[in-house]
Amino acid sequence: MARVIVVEDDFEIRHLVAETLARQGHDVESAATAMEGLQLVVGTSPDLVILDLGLPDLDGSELLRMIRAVSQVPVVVITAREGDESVVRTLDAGADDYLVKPFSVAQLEARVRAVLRRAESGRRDGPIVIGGLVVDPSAREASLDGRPLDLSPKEFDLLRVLAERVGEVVSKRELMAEVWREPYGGSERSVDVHLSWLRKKLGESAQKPRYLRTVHGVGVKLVDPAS
Amino acid sequence: MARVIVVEDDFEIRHLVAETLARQGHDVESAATAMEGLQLVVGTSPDLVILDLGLPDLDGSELLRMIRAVSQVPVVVITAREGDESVVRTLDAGADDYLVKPFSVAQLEARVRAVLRRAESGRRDGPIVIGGLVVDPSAREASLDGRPLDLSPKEFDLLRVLAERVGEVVSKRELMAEVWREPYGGSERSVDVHLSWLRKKLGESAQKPRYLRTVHGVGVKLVDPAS
DNA sequence: AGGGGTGCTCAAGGTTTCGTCAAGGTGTGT
DNA sequence: ACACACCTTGACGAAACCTTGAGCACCCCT
Repeated sequence: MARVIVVEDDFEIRHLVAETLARQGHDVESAATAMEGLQLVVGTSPDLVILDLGLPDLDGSELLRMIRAVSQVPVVVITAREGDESVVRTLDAGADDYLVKPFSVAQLEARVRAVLRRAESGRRDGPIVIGGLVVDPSAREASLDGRPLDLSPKEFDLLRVLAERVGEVVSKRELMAEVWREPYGGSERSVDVHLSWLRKKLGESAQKPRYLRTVHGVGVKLVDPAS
Repeated sequence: MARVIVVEDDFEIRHLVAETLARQGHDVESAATAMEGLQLVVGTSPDLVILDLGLPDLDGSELLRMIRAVSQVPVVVITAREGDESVVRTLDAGADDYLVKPFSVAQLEARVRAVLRRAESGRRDGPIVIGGLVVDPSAREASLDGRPLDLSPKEFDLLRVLAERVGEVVSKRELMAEVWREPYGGSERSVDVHLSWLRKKLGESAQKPRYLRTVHGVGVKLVDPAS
């Protein structure tokens, strides 16, 4: 799932945290000292750092500052230091969350999920590629073999829904629910017509389909012709 | 400076939080009920929401879910509920941080800063360049092929919002929320008119667009003509 | 092979959305 | 109070889009 580095000198806690995150499916590496931790961070560009403030060789807040000088990687601090002043200073030094020992494993997991979720939400979900077909939901445009397709709203939405579930058969009922939104009294004929137009624009026919394969009595599915 | 919404039924805490954030230079609006809060969130597209879990009309975690259904806005939860279970459930429902009452003002400030920093780290301010078009939000000026554009406030804000999301289709509803601020009952025709004026100043027509491409039934997007 | 049901396509007509204009309102600075 | 820039609104033509019904082709089951 994500690459995580744990920097913590206490053997028991280090392993507890590492085990916990590994069990969540993360790829975890550990360091017991600040120097070791810094090397791992700059060397492996992780997705998340778990950092103890009380390290033997260098104070954790110093390490945090050094990490921030070279990287925007999310950092969750775990420490025995209570008190507002430490929290404020640490967060302002660039930490993303601050957890006081002893903490529960469940809460650590939840806070790690929250931080990772936020860090990853920045990246926009890119276009979907199926053979020579490209569907880009956020730009709301599609292209076939490099040539842009000029699709109407309904046509695009149908294609998008099918592209988001490549290879899966989608019933007309579902398509209507997804594309038309809210209880709709229209007939399913409408779906047929739009699919027909879509096929025409994709340069294929119902008899010789390439991308849009209809499954009699069930629905339609979008497939990669090269498979 | 960011736009913040505080949803909290307790008068004293609501004002304490609002005052604190306003003193930090934020633009704060408050709501005492979940319904009011939801309206503010969907109507004004804020940069941050402070949310109390114990609301009178609807549980705060329900409101959080509703917000998440329509928005990625960062949410910091403040509540009297201690205990891992509540923390985990709330964070997994999409909250970005969880603060237990009574909390110190200093820690609230620091956690708000941390959340905003992370949320905003994606965007860089500074001029946005799209082909021959330059939009500078901080200077609040724009130019086309080197020639400065003389835009009205609404025209500039529309262009800025579209420029911050180049290539992405933005609906008129979103544009209204971003540009007009606060729940607004105006007609969407207004957006059309401003866009029309904007196009005129960009030296293009709706029939032969260069930068401002309208997507029928959905919204508008700003594109680089050379692509 | 036949029948019932399902899918495909066409053309016509209706509906929604968009672009633009002009009139009028609001607010600000002179 | 006046001039000015800005914003809102309603109206209307134009364009894009959607729906519907009918006819025919096709699939599948008996």
